[in-house]
Amino acid sequence: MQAVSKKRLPRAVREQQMLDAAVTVFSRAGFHDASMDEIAARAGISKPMVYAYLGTKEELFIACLHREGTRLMEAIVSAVVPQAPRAPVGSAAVIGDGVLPPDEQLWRGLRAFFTFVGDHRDGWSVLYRQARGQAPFATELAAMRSRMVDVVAGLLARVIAAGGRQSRPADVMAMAYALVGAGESLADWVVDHVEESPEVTATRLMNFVWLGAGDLLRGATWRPPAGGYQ
Amino acid sequence: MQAVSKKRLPRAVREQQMLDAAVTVFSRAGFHDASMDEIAARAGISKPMVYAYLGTKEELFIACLHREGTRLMEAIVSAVVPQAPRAPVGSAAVIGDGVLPPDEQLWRGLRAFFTFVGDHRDGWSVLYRQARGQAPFATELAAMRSRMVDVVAGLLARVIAAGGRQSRPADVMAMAYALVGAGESLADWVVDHVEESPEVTATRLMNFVWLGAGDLLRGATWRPPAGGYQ
DNA sequence: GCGTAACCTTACGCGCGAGTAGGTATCATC
DNA sequence: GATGATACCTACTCGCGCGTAAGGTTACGC
Repeated sequence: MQAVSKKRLPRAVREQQMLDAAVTVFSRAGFHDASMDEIAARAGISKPMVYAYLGTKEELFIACLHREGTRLMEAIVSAVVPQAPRAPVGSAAVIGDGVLPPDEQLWRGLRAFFTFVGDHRDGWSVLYRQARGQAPFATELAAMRSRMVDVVAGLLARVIAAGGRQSRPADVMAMAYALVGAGESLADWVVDHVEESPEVTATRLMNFVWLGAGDLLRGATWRPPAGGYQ
Repeated sequence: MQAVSKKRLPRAVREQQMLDAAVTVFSRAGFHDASMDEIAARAGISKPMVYAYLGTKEELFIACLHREGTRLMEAIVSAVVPQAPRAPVGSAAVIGDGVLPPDEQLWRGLRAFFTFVGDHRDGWSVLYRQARGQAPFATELAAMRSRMVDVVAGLLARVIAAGGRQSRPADVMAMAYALVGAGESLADWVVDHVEESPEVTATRLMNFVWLGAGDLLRGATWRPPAGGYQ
C-alpha cells in the first residue's frame, strides 16, 4: 500500500495543495458549480480542513485569485526587468525606469504573458473566465487588470515621450486597454490551441500592435473621410 | 387605480417582457445568484408563467443570449452593409461582397458595435461577462464569438487581397482575434464610463488597428533583434 | 351564454451543497 | 508519559431556490 502521503503535513504545504485543487476545480466547473467536497477530495483532505485553513468558499476563491494573479504579475515583471526586481510587484516605477528599449520590454512582457497562460491554463481560466461577472470577485479582478493596464500605459507613454511627441492621457489609456484586451483574447486562443507556441503568439501580437503604435507615435492618424460616413 | 397592465397579454408580448427582465437581473446578479422569482416579479408576472413560456432557468438564459447576440449582430451587419441585408445574419458573404471600401466598413462596424454596447449595457454584460466560463453557455457564446471573428477575418483578408499581397490564414485569424479582443476590452471601458462617446472610442480603436494593419499589409514586419532577446 | 382554451395564481416538495459540532489521532517538549 | 497543541475525521443541520401540482379567471368562438 505505502499510502500516498497519509502522513500529516504542515499547514503551509496543505494550503498549497488545497489551492492547487481549488484552482483546478474552479476552472473546470465555475465558482458555483464547484463543490467544496470535490475540492477537499482532490486535495486529499476532508472538508472541514479547507474551512479551517482557507475559510469560506468565497474566501477560498479569492485566495486562488490572489495567488494566480501574483504569479502572473511576477512572471511578467521579472521578464521585463533585467535584474531581480526589488520594488513591489505591480508598481509602475519598476518598469518605467528599465534600461531595455521599449519594444524589447513589450515583447518580453508579451512572451512572458503567453508563456504563463500556456503553462497555467487553469489559473488563467479562474482569473479571467470565472471572476468576470460574479459580483464579489469582479472588483478584485478589476483591480488587478487595472494594474496591468497602468503598466502597459506607462510603457506606451514612455515610448511616446522617447519619440519627443505629446499624447493625451485618455488616448494612451485607451490604447493600453485595447492592447490588454487583445492579449486576453489571444490568450484564450492559446488555451484552446495547444499547438501554438507562446513565442509565435507574442510575435504576432507584437507585429500587430507595434507597427500600429509605430505609425501612431510618428504622428499618423486615421480619420473618417471629411464628409463623414453619413 | 387604473392598474398598470393588469390585463392579460398575448404570449409574444409577455415573452419579451420576461426576456427584458431576465437580461436585467442576470446582468446584475450573474446566472446563479439571479432568482427566478425576482425575474418573474420584475416582469410583472408569476413564476410558473416563466417556466411555461421560456422553460428552465438555463433555457431562459440561453434565450437571453440568443436575443442579445442576434441584436448585436444585426446592428453591426446593417451598419456595414449599405442596403437592408437579405442574406442570413452572420454569414461572411454578407460582408465579403460589400461595395464600401474596407476601412469604411471596419469603422462603421466598430461604431455600430460600441453604440450597441452603450445602448444595451445589460445585454452586453449578460453576453460577455456572465456567459464566459459557465460550462453550458460557454460553447454557445464561443459560437457567436467565432462568427464575429470570421467576419472580421474575412474583412481583413479582403483588405490584404485588395493590396495584392499574400497572407497565411493563421496570421489573419490571430489578427482578427486580437482585434475582437481589443474591441471587447474597450467595450468594458465604455460600459463603465458613460461619458465616452461610441464615435470617439471607435475612432481610437480604428486608429490603433488600422495603422497597425496598414503597415502589416504593406509588408512591414517587426521581429526580435537578430541575436534574439536572450 | 356557454364551452373551452389560454392565461395566470398560490402554495408547496425536495434536493443539493455550504458550513459546523464534536471527537480522535499524532507530534513536540519537557 | 503527561500536557498542550496541531492535524484531521465522520456525520450531521439547515436554508435557499428551482421546479411543479392543482386550481382560478378572463377572452373568444359559435
